[in-house]
Amino acid sequence: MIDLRNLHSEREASVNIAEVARVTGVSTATVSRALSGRGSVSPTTREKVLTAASELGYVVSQAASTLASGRNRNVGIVVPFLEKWFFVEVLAGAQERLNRAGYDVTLYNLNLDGHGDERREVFENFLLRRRVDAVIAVSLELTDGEIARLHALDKPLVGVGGPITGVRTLALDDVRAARLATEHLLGLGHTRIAHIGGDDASDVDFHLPTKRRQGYEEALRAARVTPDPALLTTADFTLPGGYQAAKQLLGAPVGQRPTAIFATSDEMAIGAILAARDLGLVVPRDLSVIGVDDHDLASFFGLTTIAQSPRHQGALAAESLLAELEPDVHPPIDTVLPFELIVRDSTSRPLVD
Amino acid sequence: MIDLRNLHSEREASVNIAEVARVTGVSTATVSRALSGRGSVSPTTREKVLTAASELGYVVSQAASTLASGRNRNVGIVVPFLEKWFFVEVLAGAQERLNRAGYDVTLYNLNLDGHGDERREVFENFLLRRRVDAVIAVSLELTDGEIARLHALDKPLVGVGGPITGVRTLALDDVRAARLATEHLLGLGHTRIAHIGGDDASDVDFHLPTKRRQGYEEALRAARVTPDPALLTTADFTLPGGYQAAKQLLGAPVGQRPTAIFATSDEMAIGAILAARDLGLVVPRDLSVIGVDDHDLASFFGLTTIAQSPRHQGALAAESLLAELEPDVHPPIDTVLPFELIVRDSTSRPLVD
DNA sequence: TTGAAAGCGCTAACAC
DNA sequence: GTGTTAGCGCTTTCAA
Repeated sequence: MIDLRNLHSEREASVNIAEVARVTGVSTATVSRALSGRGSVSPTTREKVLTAASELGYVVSQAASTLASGRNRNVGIVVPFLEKWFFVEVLAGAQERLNRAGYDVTLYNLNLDGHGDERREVFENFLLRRRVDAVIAVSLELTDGEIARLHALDKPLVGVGGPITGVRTLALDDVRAARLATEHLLGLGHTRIAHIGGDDASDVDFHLPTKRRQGYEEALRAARVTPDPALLTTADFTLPGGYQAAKQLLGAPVGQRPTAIFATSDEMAIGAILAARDLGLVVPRDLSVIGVDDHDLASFFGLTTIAQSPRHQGALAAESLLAELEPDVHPPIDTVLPFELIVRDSTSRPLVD
Repeated sequence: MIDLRNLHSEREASVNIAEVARVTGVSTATVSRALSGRGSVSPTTREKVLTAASELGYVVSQAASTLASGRNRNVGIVVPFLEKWFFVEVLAGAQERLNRAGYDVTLYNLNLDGHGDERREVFENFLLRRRVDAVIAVSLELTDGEIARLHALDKPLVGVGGPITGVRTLALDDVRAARLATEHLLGLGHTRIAHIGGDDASDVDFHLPTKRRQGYEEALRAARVTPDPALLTTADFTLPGGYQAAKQLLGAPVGQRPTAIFATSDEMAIGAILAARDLGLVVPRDLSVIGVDDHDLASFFGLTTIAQSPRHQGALAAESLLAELEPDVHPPIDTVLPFELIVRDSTSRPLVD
């Protein structure tokens, strides 16, 4: 096998700091300072270094830099699995902010969805290789052992999507968001309002199902409507799951049948809309439907929903970590996660009362 | 701020190889050999080292190991954006295989979907920090400059989802897959078969739209059916896009209206099914629909489709890279990407001919 | 503002 | 099979 390296005049990949120093006529220490911005360098020297580095195609060796400084410029993002709109959005939001700050993102996928279970492996090996400066845990309930391991690393850790004991977390106020959704329906005049919550298996999401049901019930009681257990169902957060649950609810005889459904995710809400159609019901005339998320497909289906921008949540998590890692980044001022009622075509006054 | 480190008896994160060597009573070289499996160590010594390392909670410092060996145990995966089922599936498949082999995965998102454009940044900075041992490029057409930069790094590179000039690539045989889809419809007796292809903006996907249209036309011609330009539309691979395109096609007067639609992605095919419903057409009685992907939602909508497991494609890409990086991993024997017709409820014989 | 030099923690020749 | 040792390429005191 021919060694291609000697055929190239440009051996960019292996230009090192000494080379830049030699060309510029300064020491490696000065090059390092000029390039990293840490320590003072005269404007002239800095300029010369920058030019030389760029001409030589010099890029710092991350490994050497890390070994010497202890900084990785890399953040680990841990997700329970990837096949969900919410996780991917959070990931994209965090990734974008981190990349912009010059940080790499290493993705750890626990694969809790049946494709495997890399949980132990990730916490006991991968994260401990000190390849990351900080960790973002998305919609995960960590065990005490896992938290201890991360603490031992002495790295900042922030959760998105639910409270981790003793860890700073960004999470929607699920109770209030659910109350808002329910109040929207109540305000339109509905009283037979069904709820499709999350099932037990969705506990990766921190009892989020429980909290949203709680918000739903609070809103009903505040409006002097007694929650009817027959109007409570659960599903797995997916569209087919919502479809099934809705079919069940809508199969009840008229009079007992709900005039509105509040589903705890947009995918389930869309399932409910499709179920209604298949039963010959017209949305919103015969049935109002509201979801939570503002999923990609929500507007296509005309779904009224509570928007919660997970992308923004990811960016916010990144921002707050960067504030700890970079001297010149300030912690985000507003750390309250916004949510917002978006009224589309799937909700209206009930036909009959 | 109190330094917590002294409060912990276990300073796991900072145990180094020298410590393990001291406890075991051997040299650091032997510890390194025992732990990495490179070079020979007596079974007894190995056992002792493993025990000590585990008891001390020793985990190798990736940076030091990389600096000394040149190996990162890390693979970069570059995606055009994340908001697409296909990309996420490929990512998940590759990630799982790589993690299993002890490799980390660093995700580079070019954000070509309007949320930004990190392309230059990624290729000119991130990838050149030599943090990765290899690169997987998903559905990307790389420029010569980009390829050159990666070549200069002297790292294995494999593409998934389309041919990159001069680079090994895993890609579906799009022409044949499209032909199979069209032949299914022809076989059922359809002749007025419309096609919803990908639009120009989808060129991130390597002229995949063109190839699939080609397969469609080949199949028609082979069956002595003249392709009708009026039956050709394009959309953006999304559900709403497919819906719009289908509405357009189905708006034609009976007789000119297609009896079947072949959409180049399942999401568009689902959009077509919904469009048909909204027009009062019954699928498959009045209209047959077939897609490509076997998307998560395909079975819910009863969609007949050409399955192309992107998860498997990701795993295969990972496997072939590992074969180059690890002495004991063999290149995958079968590198032909399988695709398969899955017949569900969205296709049947045409009502009239 | 700049340079010299001591590591950072590990791996891989090489010697035994 | 194991130990010695010279780096890997950078950052960061410390001195000038």
